[in-house]
Amino acid sequence: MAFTPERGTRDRILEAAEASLGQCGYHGTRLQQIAERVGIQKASLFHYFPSKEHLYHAVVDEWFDETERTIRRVLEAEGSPLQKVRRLIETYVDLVATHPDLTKILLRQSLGDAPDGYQPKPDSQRLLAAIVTLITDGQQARAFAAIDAVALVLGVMGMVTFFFTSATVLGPPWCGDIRGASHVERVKRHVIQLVERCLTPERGDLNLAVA
Amino acid sequence: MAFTPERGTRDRILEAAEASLGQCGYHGTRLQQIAERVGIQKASLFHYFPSKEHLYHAVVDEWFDETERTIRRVLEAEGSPLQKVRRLIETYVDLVATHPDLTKILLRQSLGDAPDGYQPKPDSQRLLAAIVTLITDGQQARAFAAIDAVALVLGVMGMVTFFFTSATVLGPPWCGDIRGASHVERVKRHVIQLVERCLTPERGDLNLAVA
DNA sequence: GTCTATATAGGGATAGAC
DNA sequence: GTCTATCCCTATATAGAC
Repeated sequence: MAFTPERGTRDRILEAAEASLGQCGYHGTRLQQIAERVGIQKASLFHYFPSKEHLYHAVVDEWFDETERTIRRVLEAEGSPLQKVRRLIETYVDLVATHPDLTKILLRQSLGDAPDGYQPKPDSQRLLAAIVTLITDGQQARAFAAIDAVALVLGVMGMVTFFFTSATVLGPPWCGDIRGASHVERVKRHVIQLVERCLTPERGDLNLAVA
Repeated sequence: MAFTPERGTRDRILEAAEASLGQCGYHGTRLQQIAERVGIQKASLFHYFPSKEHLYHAVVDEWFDETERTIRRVLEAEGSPLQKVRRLIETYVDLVATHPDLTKILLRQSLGDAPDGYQPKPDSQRLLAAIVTLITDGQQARAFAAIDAVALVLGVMGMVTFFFTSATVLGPPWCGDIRGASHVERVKRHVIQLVERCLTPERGDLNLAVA
């Protein structure tokens, strides 16, 4: 799956769509542009996908499913809550850093950039809830400090996402290759350390109760 | 300026455009929709703005300028680096929480959602650089730990931005009124505490060198 | 300054040859 | 399965009356 020397046209379309949708958004993406990237005529796209909207869903759904599977695998693996949190961060950073265009598409979707009659599936909420539960369980077991779990999870998502999407526009003058392997590893350590400091129960000044 | 009982049509157009652009993005926004919100005919818009692109710029530029002025005022005020960092976070959270649509527009812009020939002004990079300098100055004075300043600033921006834009879609099931005053104050404390923990030089385990 | 009517372009989608 | 040609609608923008 990682090594695909012979890709069919359908896969090349999906790949081109991923790039266009990520960089231009759904409404900003032109089928013309996708066709050009693939090297075929615009009309040929309709042999593989009945509409622009179907193509969008093919890209988004497939990626969301893979993301969900990956995250759930981490959640269900053996280990302490803290170990799971660490692995979760590492996994999420890898997902985002290696697939910036797909990440942009999902981020855009959360901003409301999607086909006209679209409404977000509850799947993303379920997944998020599962992660929040990991934190709150750890809190009930007195392993984590009592900070706002939802805020923490959403905040970390936003931090990592922003760093590998928007920041590539705002930041390049300083940070060189923001997606280089060494940089990605540094971000992982950065975020893990930050989250650990938030969840460490000692130093009693954690006055952010859950409710 | 905060209290404007008599708004002209131009201002009402800007306000309607802000909502549409934030919720639908530049390419997803229809002038028809803006006109409806204002309660005028589509063609009347062109009496105030020569094109959709000009209207977009009127909205974005004005808000970016106000944001920059506000942030710079904090940067230039008296106080220790740590006090400035605290005020910076409070100010930014207020800006974002009270203007979610404008925040979405800027976030979208950083993702590449803008008029066709658009290229981002270097202003945002200058502003970001000024904030980063505040951190690195504090680090050279040994007041802050030697963590990656760029990553910290971008991360906090992403965290706060995401929390008040995308999270309103993903999170509402749990967090009730995410923009309520009490919630906003809680986010401020949350982020300030988080950043302080990152910048505190003690506990020598800060192994994230700048370079 | 706001309207109705219309011009013009561009992009999604279809038909049908090869 | 890919192409050319074309349909058709929508959206920006303009013209000109009131």
